[in-house]
Amino acid sequence: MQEIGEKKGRILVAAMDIFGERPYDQVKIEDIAERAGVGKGTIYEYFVSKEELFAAILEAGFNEYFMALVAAAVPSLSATAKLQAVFGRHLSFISQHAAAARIILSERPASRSEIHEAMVNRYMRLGRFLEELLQEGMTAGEFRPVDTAIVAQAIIGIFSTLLVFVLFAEQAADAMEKNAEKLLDFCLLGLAVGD
Amino acid sequence: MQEIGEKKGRILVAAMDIFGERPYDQVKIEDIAERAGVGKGTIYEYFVSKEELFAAILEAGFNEYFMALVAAAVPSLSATAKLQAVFGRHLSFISQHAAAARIILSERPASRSEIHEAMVNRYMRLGRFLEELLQEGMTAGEFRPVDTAIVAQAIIGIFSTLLVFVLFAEQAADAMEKNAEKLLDFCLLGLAVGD
Amino acid sequence: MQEIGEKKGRILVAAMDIFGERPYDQVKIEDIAERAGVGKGTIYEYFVSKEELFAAILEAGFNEYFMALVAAAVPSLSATAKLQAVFGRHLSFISQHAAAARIILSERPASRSEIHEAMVNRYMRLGRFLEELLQEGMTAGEFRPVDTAIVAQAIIGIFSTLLVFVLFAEQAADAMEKNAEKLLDFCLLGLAVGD
Amino acid sequence: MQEIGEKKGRILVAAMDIFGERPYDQVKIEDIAERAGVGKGTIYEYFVSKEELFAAILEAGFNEYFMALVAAAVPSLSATAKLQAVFGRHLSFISQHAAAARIILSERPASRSEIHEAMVNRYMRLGRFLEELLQEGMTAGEFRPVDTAIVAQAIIGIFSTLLVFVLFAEQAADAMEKNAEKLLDFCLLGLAVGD
DNA sequence: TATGAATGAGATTTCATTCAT
DNA sequence: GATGAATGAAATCTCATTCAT
Repeated sequence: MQEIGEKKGRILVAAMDIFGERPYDQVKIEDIAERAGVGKGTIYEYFVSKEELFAAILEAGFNEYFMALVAAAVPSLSATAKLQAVFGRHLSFISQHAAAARIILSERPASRSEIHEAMVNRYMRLGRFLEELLQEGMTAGEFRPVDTAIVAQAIIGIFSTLLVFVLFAEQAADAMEKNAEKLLDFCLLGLAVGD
Repeated sequence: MQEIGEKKGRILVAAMDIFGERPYDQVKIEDIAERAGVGKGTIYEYFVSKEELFAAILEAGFNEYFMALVAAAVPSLSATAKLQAVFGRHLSFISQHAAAARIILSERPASRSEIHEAMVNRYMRLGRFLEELLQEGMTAGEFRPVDTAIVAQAIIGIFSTLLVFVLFAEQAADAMEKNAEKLLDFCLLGLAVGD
Repeated sequence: MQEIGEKKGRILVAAMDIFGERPYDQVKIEDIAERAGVGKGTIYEYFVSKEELFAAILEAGFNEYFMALVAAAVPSLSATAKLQAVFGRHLSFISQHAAAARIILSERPASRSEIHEAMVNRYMRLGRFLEELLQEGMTAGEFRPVDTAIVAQAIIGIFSTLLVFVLFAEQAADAMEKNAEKLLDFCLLGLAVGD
Repeated sequence: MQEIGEKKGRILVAAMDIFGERPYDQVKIEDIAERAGVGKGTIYEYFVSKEELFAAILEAGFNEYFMALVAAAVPSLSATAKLQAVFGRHLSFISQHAAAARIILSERPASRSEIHEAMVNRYMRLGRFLEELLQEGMTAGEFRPVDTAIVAQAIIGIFSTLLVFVLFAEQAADAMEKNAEKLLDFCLLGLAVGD
């Protein structure tokens, strides 16, 4: 019982690593099997196809990412503090899972519409979470009134930006934190209640 | 001579369309040849490989996009007006070239480091352009002092956000403009000189 | 002990059904296991390989078929009556075991020469049985003198014909009996002692 | 132009040979390609799948066989003479194309219903041809009145019998002719106008 | 004895690329 | 230069068989 879950987990982790390393079509099922320490056929015991395995890691990866963000937004905090915490958690997640983060946050538009749909759903889930946070801040008078849908997307866009820094610029950890802080400031100013 | 250029152009346009429609590995050279109205072999007269053709459309597509943005920033305008114009131009570009925009703005990280490098270069070119614009605004006192590198990246992130609206939400053109306006406002507030 | 036999029997029956339904390479051991209500591994307890299982059902199926024909040729009957009874029994067998009959009577020529040999042996056993019947009729003056080997094969060929009717034409049972009668008449005329 | 036909022909011939040698699932596309002297991929230029290639050789092989039989039944001959000629032509065909004849005359029941249907159609074509021949003989008073559908099938069954001799018994050519003669006699007696 | 999860050899099929025309 | 028929390397996926439980 446990072994099954364990083996499926090993495959997922291996797949996440490798799909993060190089584009979909350059990943061989055999590579993943090797990394996971299982036979090629075993992967097909748990996932019906390469495409489905890919979809599965997107889902699993996003869930982990999303849950991390949600957990950061401790209810007792103010909206501003929550936003700050979410920024920080986003940064640490993409720093620790740089490769995985790329596919999670900018996955390939899939052929199968199911995958595409799932992707849109995930975007919306993340958007709603940020919208609620913004709404809360607006209600509390911390943020000026804004179109939450728009600003939520803007924040997601800014999140991607951080990923670009991590992936391309390969900046040092502390420089990254500085950047995150500055981006947060930029957001907070954009949200600041006008005097 | 001209014909050659013309034929190469047809191939580029066809490739841009098709690579925009579906992921790299689902695109067959033959598909592109067909769409371009040339023979399969002809593509190899102009591009040494599929990978290079892909690199070429990224470059060409980005250049067209970038030049459009640069052209929008008419020198006589104020920095704020320039930023507004750039936002607008970005929006109209991605609206008209939605498919192409996806690959231009979020291309697949290639195996070949040349492509990766080229991608980073383009990102940096776009970043520098925005940085200069921001610097100009700061110098002119239109914008508060910010880390231009950071804010430039944030703007790029926000630009991507608009792409998400276009690709996923499939919003109407006028709704899109409203969104762009709101995003611009958000940016401008983030840049606003504090009272 | 009995259980073993019972389980082996279930596997044989399931295999006969399924090999009758579709060609060898489209039959999965798992399909047979499922139909037999046993585990995949269990089949290998009783049969060393798929190929051997196939050989086994051919042998078992043929034996059942052959014994039915032999039983029909009740010794007390005249040769003509025996031939008639054999025709009838053949017809009822293939009607009741249409799918199985196909593989029994027109099995795939196997790679393993053992199977090929076994198939030839079975053909010969059936041939000899008919030859004896013909010889008996000739001796009794019921049939004209013929080359029994040839006519026996002709009868086998005519038997196959009935299978074609059953499998393809999907004729009604009573129509089938009419056909069998007519075929028997045709044979008997071919055997009739010339005036 | 000609080359195309020529290459497709080479593939068909090679496929006929090899599918005749061993069962469907033991034939690799590569084997056929090798025998035909073409690349593996080339086969897929002419046939969409292994299954379709198989269907194609059945069709082509049957047509050749059928045309040979039809050609043997020279209109000026009597029905009896025609039947004799057809017997002879059948014998020479299966003697010269023993391997191919097996798949043509007892092909594997396919998964794809199209193939199955095609098989039934061919059986019926052959049946109708023989029926017409029989009808003609009945009209001419050469044959006694019989159910032509039944007797036609019986003759087909007897034809198969000859194939069995060729494939299994591997009899000498002259012995075969004797056998064919005897089988014809058997048929003609079955058809003889009763005194 | 019975099982079915695990395996990997092996087959079909695709498609980037070549090259003779 | 332009073409597309030909190719074969390479990848996905299947499934007979094994073996630990």
